Amino acid sequence: MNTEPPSISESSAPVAAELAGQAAASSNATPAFSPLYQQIKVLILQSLQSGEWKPSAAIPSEMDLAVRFKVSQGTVRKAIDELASENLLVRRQGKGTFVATHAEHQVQYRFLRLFPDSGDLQGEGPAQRQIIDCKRVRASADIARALAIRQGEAVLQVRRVLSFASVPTILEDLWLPGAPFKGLTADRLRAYQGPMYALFETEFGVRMVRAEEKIRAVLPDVEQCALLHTSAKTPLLSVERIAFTYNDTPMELRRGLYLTDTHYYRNVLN
Amino acid sequence: MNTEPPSISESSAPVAAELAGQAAASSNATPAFSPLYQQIKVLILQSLQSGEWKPSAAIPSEMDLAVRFKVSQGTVRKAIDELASENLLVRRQGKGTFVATHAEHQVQYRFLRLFPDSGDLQGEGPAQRQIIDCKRVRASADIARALAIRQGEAVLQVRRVLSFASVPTILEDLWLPGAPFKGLTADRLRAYQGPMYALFETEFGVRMVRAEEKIRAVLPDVEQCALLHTSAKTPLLSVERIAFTYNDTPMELRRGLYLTDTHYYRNVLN
DNA sequence: TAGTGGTCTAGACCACATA
DNA sequence: ATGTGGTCTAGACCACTAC
Repeated sequence: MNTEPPSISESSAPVAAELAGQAAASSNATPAFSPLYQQIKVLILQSLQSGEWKPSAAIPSEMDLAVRFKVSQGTVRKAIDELASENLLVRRQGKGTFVATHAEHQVQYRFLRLFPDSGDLQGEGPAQRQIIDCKRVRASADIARALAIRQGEAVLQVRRVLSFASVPTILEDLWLPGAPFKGLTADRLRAYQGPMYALFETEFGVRMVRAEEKIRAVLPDVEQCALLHTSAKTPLLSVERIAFTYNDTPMELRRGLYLTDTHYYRNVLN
Repeated sequence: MNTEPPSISESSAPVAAELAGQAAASSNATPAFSPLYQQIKVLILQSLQSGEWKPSAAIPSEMDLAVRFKVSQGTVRKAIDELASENLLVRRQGKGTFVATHAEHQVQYRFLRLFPDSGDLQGEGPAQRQIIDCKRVRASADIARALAIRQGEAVLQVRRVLSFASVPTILEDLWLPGAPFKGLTADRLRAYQGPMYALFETEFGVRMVRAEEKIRAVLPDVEQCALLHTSAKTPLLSVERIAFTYNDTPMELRRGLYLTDTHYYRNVLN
């Protein structure tokens, strides 16, 4: 059997039809060996990035992709497996494989780790969201560094308060790069029902894929106190988040203050 | 081909040699269908739990396990893949598959998420560890609940301070169930060099596999202030951790106070 | 040279969803 | 009935490590 050998970088070059080279060196040279399924993964990633497959839409079946990339179904499968484990794709048995989105009810507020002490009404997300401000400013040095742009470039700055059961609990300041989010206004934020990251997807084509947070304990200043209806002596969680889209490109800096008297930040360690 | 059909719950019943039943119902009945590799995973888990394979030791090769469990190598592979992704096993190409441990330098302090602001000397773990106290007490209501034992049962209570560059940064109180940790003393803790979870493995055969943390911002009391050389006005991160061994059995409750003026708690969101 | 994990294929069959 | 993802097998070959 195996009339056509499965060599990775040889003969009819399965993947080359769409992507050149990659590990196109010779056979057993050291510089960069990339298994086939990793190359397929990159190709799928590019289609996601380019918008060929939009959020919540189905991507082609494993068999179709196998034909398209000229590899076996099992190889496509392994590539999709990894993308699914990274929450970029969602598999649904019998239905297909879909582009992940922040808008689905199951995974809404995927990046929000604050939960109420009384576990009853959990994970539903904040009951009220109040946009305080949304303005265009120039990036300071630290904002620019976080967003990987140049100091002084235009960014959008948003401030909002999230409440649980009418109790202000989270005060957030956001900075977004000006170009991709051109046209975002306070009114548009207020009008949209649902998670902000879902709005970013549908209105601006920006999918947040991964985020990193730095957490500290701090005391609020007077302005923050007023917005959160708390005192200057109440310690708060400071949560600084950088959210990334494809290719590890930072697209949002978010500084949050969390009241943790009735809620806690949850983390699981593996 | 395929002289022997790969039916999951039929004929020669591959796995039944070691584990009976599981999904031993009929063919297409609804109650509990478990794929073969999941059953293999359970079997491997049992061998880990029973101590048949000890931390840092190699487990049998995929081929050997395939023969032992009477399944194909690919099925064993998928079971091991999942266990590796859960950090219970570590694969090393060309060498074998090994039981994970907290003692290896790479993954030491796997559960510690505090990092210095200056990323230079990162992830090396605390420079100094000072055992303040280690005593036998009776479990209060909340301690008992966390450890899934009865109120009033014997537990060990440990208090210690971790310092980075001679600066006290973490104050921790630990509670351990009395029975599994019988014989643990302050001197023994002091004598051991290396992570505490490594000591638990080698001296008491308790492997911590997973943990959950609840994080809040708090102000310290006077005693805590003294131990951390800080003031009552300095907010601290309160980190309450429950660590689990196999079968989701809680084996440690830990309450930590982190100074976050020169360090931050890092979390990645996917 | 031998043994281990890692990749890739081809084909069969099962579980699930939909028409 | 059809198509999708999910499981399982068998076999070939590659990459890495050790002896």
